[in-house]
Amino acid sequence: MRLTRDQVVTGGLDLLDEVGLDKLTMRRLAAALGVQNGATYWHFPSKQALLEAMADRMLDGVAAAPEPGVPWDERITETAHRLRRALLARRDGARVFAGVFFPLPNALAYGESMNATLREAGLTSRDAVWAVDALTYYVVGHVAEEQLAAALPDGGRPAAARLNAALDPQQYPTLHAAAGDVAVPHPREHFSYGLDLLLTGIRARVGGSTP
Amino acid sequence: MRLTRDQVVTGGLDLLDEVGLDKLTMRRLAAALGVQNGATYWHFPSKQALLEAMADRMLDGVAAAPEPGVPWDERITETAHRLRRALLARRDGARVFAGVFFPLPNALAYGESMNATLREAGLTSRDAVWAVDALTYYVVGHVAEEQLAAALPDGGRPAAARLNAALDPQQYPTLHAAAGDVAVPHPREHFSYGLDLLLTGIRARVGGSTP
DNA sequence: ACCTGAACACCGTTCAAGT
DNA sequence: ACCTGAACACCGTTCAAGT
Repeated sequence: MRLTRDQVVTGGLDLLDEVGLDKLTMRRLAAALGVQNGATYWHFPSKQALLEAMADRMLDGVAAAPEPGVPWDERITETAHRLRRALLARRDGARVFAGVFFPLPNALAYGESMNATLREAGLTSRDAVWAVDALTYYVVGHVAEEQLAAALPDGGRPAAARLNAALDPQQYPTLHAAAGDVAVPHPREHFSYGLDLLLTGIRARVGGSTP
Repeated sequence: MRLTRDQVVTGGLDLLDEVGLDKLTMRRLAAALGVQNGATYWHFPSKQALLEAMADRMLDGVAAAPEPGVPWDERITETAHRLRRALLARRDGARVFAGVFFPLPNALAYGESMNATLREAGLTSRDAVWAVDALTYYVVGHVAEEQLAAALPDGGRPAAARLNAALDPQQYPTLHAAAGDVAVPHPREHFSYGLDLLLTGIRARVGGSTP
C-alpha cells in the first residue's frame, strides 16, 4: 500500500514535534515520509489544508463525553483544561490551531460541547456563543505564550534577561516589581487563574437574569 | 537624505494594509520604498525585527494617560478598547502583534498601565500580572478572529455557507441553533461581552480578600 | 489511483563592492 | 554611512509523464 491521508497527517505532526512550525515544510515532510516532493499534493490540495487536518487531529478527545452528575462550571473547566493539554501536547500546537479556520469535526465537537453546557447552565444562545469564544481565545492565547516561552533558546533564560534589562523601574514600576511573576514559574496555576476569572463572570450571567 | 528606520517601519505598515501579512515580503517592501532588495537589512537585521518595530508602532497611544477621577474598571475597559482599535486599524494587526515577543516600549507601557491600575484596585502583584495576561489574550484573540472574518473572500459569505453546511443539527444542535449569532453581526458588542466577563471576575478578586 | 521529475515563481538573508 | 548587485539556500505549487 502507498501513502495514506492519515499517514500524511501523522507524519506532519511528528515532523512538527521534531522541527517546529517554522521549519515544517512540505519538502521536509515528503522526505520524512520517504516520498518525492509533489506526492503529498495528491492527498492535500495545499499546506494550509494539511495544517487544518493536523489541527483537528490534535483535538481528538477534547470534546467531553457529558458526564451526568457534574455541575456545568466543572465541565467547562475540564474541557478547557483538555483543550490546553491537547494543544500543549504538540510543539507549537496553539499556533497551528490559531492559524486554522473553524468548521472541522473535532473543533465543532468542542464548540458544541462547550456551548451545550452553557445553554444548560442558563445562558442565552448569543451569550453562550460569545462566552465560548472568550474561553477559547483565552486558552489558545495562554498556550501560545506558554509554548513560545518553552521554545526560546535556553528555556527562555536570555529572553528573561532581555526583559529584565528593558524593565526600567522608573518607567515601568509595577512591572519591574512583578518581574518574578512574569517569569512564569507555575503555568498551570497561571492558566487556572485566568480561566477562573472568566468562569466567575459567566456565573454572574447565569445567576441573575440579564436584559 | 536616504532611507530612515522610521520610513522603513511606515512603509512596512502601509504595505501591510495594502497586501496583508501573508504577502508582506522584504522584496515587495524594498520595491515600495524605491530601493534595492538588500537595503532594508541595513536598518533591520531581519524581517522579524521589522515586524516587531511595526507591532510596537501600532501600539502608539494605547497606554492610557492615567485620568484622575475615573474608576479602575473603567480605565481597564478603556485601555482594552484602545488596544482593540489599535490592532483593528491595520490589516492583520492582531496577527502581527501575536507573532512578536514582548519587551518593546509601547507594549511595555500598555502592560505597565494595565498592571498599575489593577494594583491600585487591590490585586496582588501576581494576580495583577496574570489578569493583564488574560485580558490581553482575550483582546488579541478576539481581534484576530474579527480580522480573519473580514479578510475572507466576499466578506466571509462563502465561509459562512461552508460553516452552515458543516453544522449538522443532529451532531451540533446548539451550534446549529446559534448559527445566526456565530455570523458576527455586532463585533463591538461581542468584544464587550467577553471583556465584561473578565472584569466581573476581576471585581470579585478585588472585593473579597483571596487566600 | 498514486507517485516521480522537473520546472515555475517566488522567498529571507548575506556580502563584496560601490558611492 | 548607506546602498547596489548578485548570489546562496531555500520555499509552495503545478503538472506532464510514468506505473
